[in-house]
Amino acid sequence: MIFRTHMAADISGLVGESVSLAGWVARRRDHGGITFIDIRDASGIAQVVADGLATEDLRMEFCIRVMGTVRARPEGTINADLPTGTVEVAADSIEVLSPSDPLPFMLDDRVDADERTRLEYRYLDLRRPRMAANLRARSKAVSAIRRSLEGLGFLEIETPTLVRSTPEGARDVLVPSRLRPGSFYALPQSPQLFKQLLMIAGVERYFQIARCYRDEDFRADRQLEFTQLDLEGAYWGENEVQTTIEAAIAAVVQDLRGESPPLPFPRLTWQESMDRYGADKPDLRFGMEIVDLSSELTGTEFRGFAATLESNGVVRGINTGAREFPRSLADKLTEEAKALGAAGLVWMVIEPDSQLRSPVAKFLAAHEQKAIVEALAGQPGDVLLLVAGPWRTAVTVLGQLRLSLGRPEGHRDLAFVWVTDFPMFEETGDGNLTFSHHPFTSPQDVEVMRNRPLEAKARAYDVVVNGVELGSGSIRIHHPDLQRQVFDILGISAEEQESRFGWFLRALRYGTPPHGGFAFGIDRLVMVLQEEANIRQVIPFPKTQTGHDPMTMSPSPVDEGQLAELGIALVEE
RNA sequence: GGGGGUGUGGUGAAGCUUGGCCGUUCACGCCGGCCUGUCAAGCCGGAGGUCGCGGGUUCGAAUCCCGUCAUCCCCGCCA
Repeated sequence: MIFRTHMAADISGLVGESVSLAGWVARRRDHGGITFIDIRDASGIAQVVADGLATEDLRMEFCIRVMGTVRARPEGTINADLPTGTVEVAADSIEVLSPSDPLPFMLDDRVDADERTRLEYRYLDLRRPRMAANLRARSKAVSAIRRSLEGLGFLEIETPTLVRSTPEGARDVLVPSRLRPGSFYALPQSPQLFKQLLMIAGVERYFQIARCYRDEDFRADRQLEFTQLDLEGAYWGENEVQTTIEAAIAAVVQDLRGESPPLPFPRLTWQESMDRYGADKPDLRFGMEIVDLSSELTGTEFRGFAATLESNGVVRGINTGAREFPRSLADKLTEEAKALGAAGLVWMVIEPDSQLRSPVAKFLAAHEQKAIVEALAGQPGDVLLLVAGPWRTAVTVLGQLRLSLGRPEGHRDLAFVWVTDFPMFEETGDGNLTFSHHPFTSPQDVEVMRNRPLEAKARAYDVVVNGVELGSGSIRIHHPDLQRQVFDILGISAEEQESRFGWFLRALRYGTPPHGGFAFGIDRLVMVLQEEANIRQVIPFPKTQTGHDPMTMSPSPVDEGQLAELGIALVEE
């Protein structure tokens, strides 16, 4: 039996032909003698006219099959908002293939039901045109990636999803082993070591659309499991990696947006990015850059600034442009700055007569006020915000305020950027060092790393779009001795190095080619390109912020017997 | 671990600031009826809610307070 001869979206040119369509009742407009039914299938919507046919038992989202004849719509009834709006199907018969219960929510892009309910009935949510479009976009993105990389000679290779746990980095998702009770696999946080092993294995050009798992708290752009384009190449430097990633991203943007972004992407060093935007994932769609005011304020009488500058701190500011600046906004921004760790926030409004209105104006000399306004290119009406403090605090607080005040809604414009030259290490709270990328990243200068590790730069780079970190990569360490030195600096003892990474250090000893690579989040890229505010809109079956799936009710307790087989006993809370 | 927002018939919203006229209102859906050119069709009628849950304040709580659960956003965390 042939269910249908055509898709709903394809009937425009078929006037006079007999067709059979199958899909859902998206709308029914019953005029008594005549009824209009919008039938929706995966391709789109077509109007069916039932003249003299019984339609009382057709309800929302009933699955139906319509046989009839395509005809041009009468004069004056063309619907310009519908791609098939010039034609309609005059139905000879309408058959209910499958009725539907009353819906838990309207399948309408104009209203969003509560997200928990949408997840509980995700199969209905995904029928909504916007969600269906996101599924298609995702498929096209993956297809574009494969096409571009296969053209460049890459091999798509799968790596295990049951791997050895590594305590570094994110929390692992653990899987107990039945055959070795008391031992656990981890789900991969990324295929990092396996792709390096593939370089040692002679693959030279590897990629994978890889599912990754990180058991950390959720955010709008973070889920427990997510999908990355993971790739790696041998005999590669930064430029080769970045060019390849740019090609893959450009192919995706081309297929989803219909135009390619300008290549190459601009590049910022991590230092520049922090100094100018207060973030390592800068949103370059707007200016409002952070400006250093320390030299303008050298020798100032104002204690608040002078004390900071004497203790090696900085004073920096942003010009937020001309805006209304009621007391309530000043208070709100001050609160925000304090919550982010600033001692306070200094605001200044440039009055029409160019005088500064500010709580601290009376403490600042005239030449200092003038210098501040000039440094921030202030015009009458502009609101300036200043933060004094340690460099890192000052720039990150201003970076956050910059986003609060200037960030565009949505993601219509795209501003890709490479952020390069990340620090090799960061200090942890307890004074130890940790890696800022991952422990297999090559330093730019081995001598600097040994002697002044906190000043050492890594051969690591991120790609960012509109303030969203898409992914990161690096040139890897390919000498076992250097790898050991990095482990030493990270405070991993020789015994630990051997027990946890001995197998990998051994592999490095067999003629490892220099190599490097990258991984970026496909969910995030599609999210931005589809102008979605969170990653769940582009993941077919995501979880809530507490890792719960309201449809299948996972996670769930398991049988005593299952636990016993695994040698697991639960502890009462 | 912390901060903030939300929770009101199946769905979306208003009501909460300032307690009583409130299980009151609007739209969609659902049920019944009318209607031959609509496209979120229209008109008439109807059903449907322990106002997330628990406790407290009060003569009286959807509304105020405390706790708790769910969900969303953010900080921490996320190589």
